[in-house]
Amino acid sequence: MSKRQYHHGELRNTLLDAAEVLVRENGVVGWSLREASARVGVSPSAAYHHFTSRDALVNALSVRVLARLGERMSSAAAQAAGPGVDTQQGIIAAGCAYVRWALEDPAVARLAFGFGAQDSEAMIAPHPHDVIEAELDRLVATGALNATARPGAEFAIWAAMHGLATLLADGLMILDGPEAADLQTERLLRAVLTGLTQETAPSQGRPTAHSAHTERRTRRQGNSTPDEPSATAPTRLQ
Amino acid sequence: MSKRQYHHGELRNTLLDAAEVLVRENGVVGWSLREASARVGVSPSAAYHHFTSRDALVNALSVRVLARLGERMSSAAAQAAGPGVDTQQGIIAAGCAYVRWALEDPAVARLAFGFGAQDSEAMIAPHPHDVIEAELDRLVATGALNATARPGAEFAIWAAMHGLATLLADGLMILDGPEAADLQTERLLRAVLTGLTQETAPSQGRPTAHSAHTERRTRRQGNSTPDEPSATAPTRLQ
DNA sequence: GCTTGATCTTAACAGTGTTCAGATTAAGTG
DNA sequence: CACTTAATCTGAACACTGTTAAGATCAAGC
Repeated sequence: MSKRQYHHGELRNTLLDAAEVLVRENGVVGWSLREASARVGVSPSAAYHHFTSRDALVNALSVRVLARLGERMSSAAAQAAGPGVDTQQGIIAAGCAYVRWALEDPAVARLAFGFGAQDSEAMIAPHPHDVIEAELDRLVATGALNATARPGAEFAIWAAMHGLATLLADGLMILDGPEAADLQTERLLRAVLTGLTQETAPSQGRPTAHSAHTERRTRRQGNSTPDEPSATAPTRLQ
Repeated sequence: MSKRQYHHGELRNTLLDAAEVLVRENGVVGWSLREASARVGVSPSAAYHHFTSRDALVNALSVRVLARLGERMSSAAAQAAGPGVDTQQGIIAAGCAYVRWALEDPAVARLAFGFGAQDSEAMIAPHPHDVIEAELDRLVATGALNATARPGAEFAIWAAMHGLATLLADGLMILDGPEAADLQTERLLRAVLTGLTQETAPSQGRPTAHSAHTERRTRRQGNSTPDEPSATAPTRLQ
């Protein structure tokens, strides 16, 4: 409703703010670029000088939101890891932050997860996947996790917390109260960690999985002339 | 392109078929009711005699698709469970079916997961959640899973496979080949199962979680006069 | 004060979901 | 068979959407 028509250099962020509120109010698809522009006091076409399309706005929002999640996770992990406390508390705290976020802001979480792989330019740091990797490395360093079980363990842990988060955000799973989320997360992550520690066979398949986020980073840093783009493109396997 | 204008009693299914193809071609939101109607050779408003809205069509499609997934899971579990084979093979086969489905048909999987909780009338049988519960009960019966770890274990297992499935369907995680999905699924589920078996504390929180699908079924069968609808409605906690 | 580049507006286009009054069809009744 | 009837589909219209193009407006630097 603000009638100021000229947001110099700030229209981009202001539009992202409005879009985030709209997502929270009406869901991922229950709003229009026109409505977001109107709320900011600007004509619809003004938005096209900052975003090439509505999808670009949504992608930018998902990047902003995923970065916030990564910071919440890493700070939660840092805060939980004290001297003398259970070594697993770090990654459990990160997982609880992940799941609570999906529970408290489900519409935004659905947007972030659904569009999180589509912006091939933006760099999210720290990405949730990075936080998990760092905590797992810490577990290996302290001896709490078997080094032979380390390769690929990130995906087991990530899948576990991501499954809880999306089941809750999508309303497929319902909890009795907010503290139930922490209990479920801790139980699941502890189970995965002890299960990984006691693996007998050294996981025959080696690194068979990649994170789309890590793929993008290595592609940018390493060989700038991609010889085999087919391996990195997130296309349908089958 | 079929010019037949009168699909007696079959327009509903024909529209669902067309919508499913469109989802596969253009994604969850990259198509219109009008286009689906046109492909079937019918005017847009004809669809409104079978679905109250576009969302209703999408919901019906998600119900049909989720039921197919449940059957794939249960038949995979039944086929894997033979005499003398590892007891865990049943639930692992079900999990592999779940994850492979998301990998092979990601757009349809995203639709099913995203809209799977919104249709409060339809009954999905067997629901994936049911298949998991049945397999876990079998594990307890054969002694492969500790009975004290059984309550709530369904959600740990469900979250694990659902996390893999959604990470793959959304393109956040990328696999090197189709067989990698089975390896990852088996590794993760085995870890969760052995982790659950070796739990020391009897999971303090008792049944703190529900499946939205189970909620609906018990609400329909049990007390037809719901005294406390707030506990069953999948609303946002906190 | 005037130029300049960034920023925003107005107007328009094609396409969308949805509704409603009326036409068309298939099937059953006498 | 003719005729009713209920199911089924059409056509036109409404408000709204994403997007684009040409032009107006602003903030700042020479």
